[in-house]
Amino acid sequence: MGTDGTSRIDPAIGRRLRGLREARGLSLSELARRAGVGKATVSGLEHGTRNPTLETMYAIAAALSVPMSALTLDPGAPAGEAATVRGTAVVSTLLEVFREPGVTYELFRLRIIAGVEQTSPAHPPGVTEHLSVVRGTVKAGPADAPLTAGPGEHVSWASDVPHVYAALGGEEAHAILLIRTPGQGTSAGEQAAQA
Amino acid sequence: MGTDGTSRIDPAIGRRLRGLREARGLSLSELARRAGVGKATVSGLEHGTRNPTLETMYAIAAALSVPMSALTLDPGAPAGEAATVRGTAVVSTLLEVFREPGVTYELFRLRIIAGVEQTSPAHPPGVTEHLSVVRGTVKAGPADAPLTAGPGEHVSWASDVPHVYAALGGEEAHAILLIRTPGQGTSAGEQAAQA
DNA sequence: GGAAGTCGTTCCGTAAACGGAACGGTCGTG
DNA sequence: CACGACCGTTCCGTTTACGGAACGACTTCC
Repeated sequence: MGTDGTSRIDPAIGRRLRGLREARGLSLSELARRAGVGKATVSGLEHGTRNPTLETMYAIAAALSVPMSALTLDPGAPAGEAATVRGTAVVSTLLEVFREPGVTYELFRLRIIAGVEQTSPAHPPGVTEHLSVVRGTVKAGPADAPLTAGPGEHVSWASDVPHVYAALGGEEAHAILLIRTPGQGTSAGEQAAQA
Repeated sequence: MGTDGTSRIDPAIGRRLRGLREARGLSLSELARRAGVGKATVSGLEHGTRNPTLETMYAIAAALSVPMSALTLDPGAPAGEAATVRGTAVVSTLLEVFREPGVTYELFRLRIIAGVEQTSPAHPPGVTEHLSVVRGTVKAGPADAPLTAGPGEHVSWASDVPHVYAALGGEEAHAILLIRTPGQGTSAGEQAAQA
């Protein structure tokens, strides 16, 4: 930023914004009107050609009735990475971490590329994984007995054995993964890196 | 903003920023250097006299190793709610929205107050809810046949009938709720407001 | 098929966020 | 008690995000 003239912002924000707007059936003009900002601002934002101010982001998030973090991703990442992790077939993004006295939960969004099967090594005993399929068909679970789930279905398994993730049907799959780790040992994020 | 010349941003952001910076024993100059922004920018921000861009906020949050939401508070847009919705027993925060051609998924974080049971009216046919318990024990599902789940367990139900949410055992419960809405009708956010 | 409405994009002048430099104040140090 | 190092603030020229207006494309209605 600053001195070189180029200042683009993460284009994912623009895609997010457009997705949320269209999910609510709002036109760009209508959203701009409700948020009290110019159409040029919304348009530029969706195209990733503007670097919005906080005030603008607040106004738009409020008009969409979402927290600002739904637009900025903002997955709590210190250095900017650690947010999204790429495996051979799975791209996982950390959404939230819940820490309870004896348990840690981590919530990931998974994108599973079609045609490849990804194997993850065993986690420590007691770790369980819960997967909700959002799009496509997913085969996941213990390597020797994986389960299959379509949109809106769940798969759960104890992940103290090697397990796999794959998208079936030649279509990229989309899922929410909740990892439950007893104790307060190392973050499951490390493990999810290979997940 | 816009045309009237005054543009102040919430002074709480400045206080948060100064607090986080001092908690880390960083001088204003040092923070500015690490974040790669001007001292004038940090100073103005702490005094609430600037309306920062997202890029600036990212840089500073990264230098402090905190998620941006730690600076912006963000728990609900200007109006105070909108992002977080409060029912009689349930406080729900929208985490993500996934839109597929024929279906919309919305992911919520739920806090369920102990001792009260909240009833939600029927959603349109085809809507299903999937709940993962993170903390406490939750009774949820169709009003005439609710199910019970503890940490790490799931409950799913078709929500085209009245349904309930309650925390058992006198302890506040914590859960992740995924709502699947077929078609591209109105946002499930409206419905979740009473959920 | 013209008028009126809405859509999303682009152009443009203005307001303001930006980084760098200059400033005064405070602290150790020789 | 000069001197330097650092602090946080203020000033300033440049860059750019802003909203309004104009635009072409598309629908709908008469």
